[in-house]
Amino acid sequence: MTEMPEVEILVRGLREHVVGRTIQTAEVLLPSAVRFPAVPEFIAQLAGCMVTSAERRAKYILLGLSDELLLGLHMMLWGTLRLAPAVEARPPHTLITWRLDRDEELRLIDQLGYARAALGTPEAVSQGLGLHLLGPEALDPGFDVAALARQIGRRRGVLKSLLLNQRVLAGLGNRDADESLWLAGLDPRRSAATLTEAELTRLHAGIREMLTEGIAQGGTQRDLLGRKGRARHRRHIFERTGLPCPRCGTAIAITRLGGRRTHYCPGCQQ
DNA sequence: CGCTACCTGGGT
DNA sequence: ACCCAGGTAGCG
Repeated sequence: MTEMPEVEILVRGLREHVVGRTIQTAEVLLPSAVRFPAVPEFIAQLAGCMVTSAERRAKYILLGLSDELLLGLHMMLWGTLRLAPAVEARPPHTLITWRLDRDEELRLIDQLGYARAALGTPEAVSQGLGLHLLGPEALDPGFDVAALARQIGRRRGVLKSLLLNQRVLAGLGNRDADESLWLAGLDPRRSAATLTEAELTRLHAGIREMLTEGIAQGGTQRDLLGRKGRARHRRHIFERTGLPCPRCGTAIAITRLGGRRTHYCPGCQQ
C-alpha cells in the first residue's frame, strides 16, 4: 500500500513533526531490516543525532542527520512509519524504533518485513541504495512531455514495465502506473516506441494527475500520526477486475506484465 | 531481459 | 494447502 503519494505524505509528516528533534536511541527488532552498516554501528551512530531534514527521492525517504549522516528508508510493499508516545504498545511487526525527545518514538512498521533502513554519509547512502541511478522525478517541475519522450519514447520495451523502472522514471508504482495508463487511454502492453506525440502528452498528464491527486488526498493509508488518507476511492481500474470501466462500461481485464498484476480496460485503452 | 529471494497474513 | 501481495536487489 505504499506508493509514491503515500511516501510523500510520510515525508511531509516527518518535516512537520520530526525534523529538529533528537534521536536518543535506536532499537532494531528485525536485524535484516538494516541494510548497512552492521546493526551495532547503526545503533551507535544514530544515538544523539538531530534530524535536520526530510526529503523524498523516488520512493526512498531520506532523513538528514547532524554529523553529516543520512538515514535512508524504504517502505517496500506495505511498510509505514508512525510517531507515537513511547509508552504506547508497539504494533506487531515493528521492525525498528527511534526514541525521540518528549517521550515519543518513531516506528518503522511492516507486516511483510521487507522495509529497509540504511545509514551512512550522504555519498555512502547514495551509492549503497543506487540513488544516483534513479531517473527523473515524475513530479519535478522540469519533467515535461519532452522529458518523458526522452526517457521512454525510443525504447522498445513494454510500456508499463518501463513506467515501473525507477531508472527510467522515478516515482510510479504498480497501482499508479495502471491508473495513469487508464487516464491516458493507453494499452499497458504497447511498445513504448510506438507512442505518438499526442499519446505521450496524454500519458504525461495522466501520470501527473494520478500522483498529484494522490498526494492532495493524503494517500490511501494512514499518515505519521495515524490519520486516514482519503485517496482510496480514486481507483478507476486497480483491483476492479470484471467491473465496468467508468469511462466506457467494458469489463476491466487483468493480465501480468513483467511479473506484475496489470489492470486495464480492453474497450478504451489502445 | 526474466527469474528468484525476501517474509507474513489474508483470501480462496 | 495453496496462492498472492502496490518493491527492489541480485543472479544468470
